[in-house]
Amino acid sequence: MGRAPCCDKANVKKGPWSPEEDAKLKSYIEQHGTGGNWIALPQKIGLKRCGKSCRLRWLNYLRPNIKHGGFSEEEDNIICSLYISIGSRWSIIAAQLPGRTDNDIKNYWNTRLKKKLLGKQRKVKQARRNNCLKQEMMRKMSENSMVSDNDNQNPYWPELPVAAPIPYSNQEPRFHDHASIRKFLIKLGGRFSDDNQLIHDRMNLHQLPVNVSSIQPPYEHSINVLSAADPMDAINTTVYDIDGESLQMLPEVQSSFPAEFEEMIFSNPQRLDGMEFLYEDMINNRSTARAAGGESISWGTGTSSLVFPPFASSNYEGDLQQGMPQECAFDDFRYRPRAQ
DNA sequence: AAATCAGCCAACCGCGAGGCT
DNA sequence: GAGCCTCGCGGTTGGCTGATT
Repeated sequence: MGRAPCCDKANVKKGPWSPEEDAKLKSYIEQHGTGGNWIALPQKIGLKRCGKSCRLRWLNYLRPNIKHGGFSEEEDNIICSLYISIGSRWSIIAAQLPGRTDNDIKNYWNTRLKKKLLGKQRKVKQARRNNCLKQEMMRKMSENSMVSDNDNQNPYWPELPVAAPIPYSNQEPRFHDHASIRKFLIKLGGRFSDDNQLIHDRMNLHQLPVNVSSIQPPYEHSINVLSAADPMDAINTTVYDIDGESLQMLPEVQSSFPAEFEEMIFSNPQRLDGMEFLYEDMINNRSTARAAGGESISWGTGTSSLVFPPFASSNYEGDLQQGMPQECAFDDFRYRPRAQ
């Protein structure tokens, strides 16, 4: 048995709204508000519309200060960065863009931004393919004349030059201080705990200190990434420690990351103009791992959902045990979703 | 000029969450 | 605690419009 319809489908009008309907709805809400009940609203006004339809019309079109079209470059970047971070949680993304509705952003993403980014990726892939072919030819030529060396391990993945970290301050004006980052992460679905030790105990966590010397001012706070000691615990939880406060990314947030963009980012993030700050760290770690001889890196494959990849190094755990922190550049609070 | 295609966007639909009784 | 109701969200659809053939 299906769910009962929210209204009498036979007696409600569907399709585009007429100016008269708009005027009725707008003037009523401006005078009386919604009354806290959208379902009852259309009857009060005398509109033959579903309450949900009225709500949608108001929120997406009639509400004051709504902006339509004409997305700026900055808005593009914010949308892309948030999408890559949290996936298709349009209401959260819309909350970052005053005057924009979730529906608007969703449409904009589906019709333009996605194509724009994927189009770039295609070009990048093509260029990389050509580049790899060239390098492969060179390698084979040199193999003929001399004994080969370590390069054999990564014939198809020439080591990418590691780009210098890009300071946040130049890229993302919203994240200008500790408070704004914290606020932002909470918005994305994380939660802070007042008792950091509690989380350690409860989740049996190790602490992975981050080299704060690489953090550009004003991001001079100590950022720690905590990961489950035993990946098989299936905790699938990422915890950040910011100046003694813990932030936990919820599993459902982690899992919302779209696979297509994961590979896209790893392909060559430098080409996604203006968004480098999002994934510099990820790409650095992956290229490092490849250079270290990892044929196929799967640092998120359903075991641990670290923010940073576990550096794909067999020494990773050993270093932790010996109290020798792995250094990594703190570029952002990006979390990595579970592999599907 | 007509047909077809592609892009865009408003609106619909179903579901989950949360509040209320 | 169960059931009902409403809200809010994200995915999807369908129609309009401009471009292309």
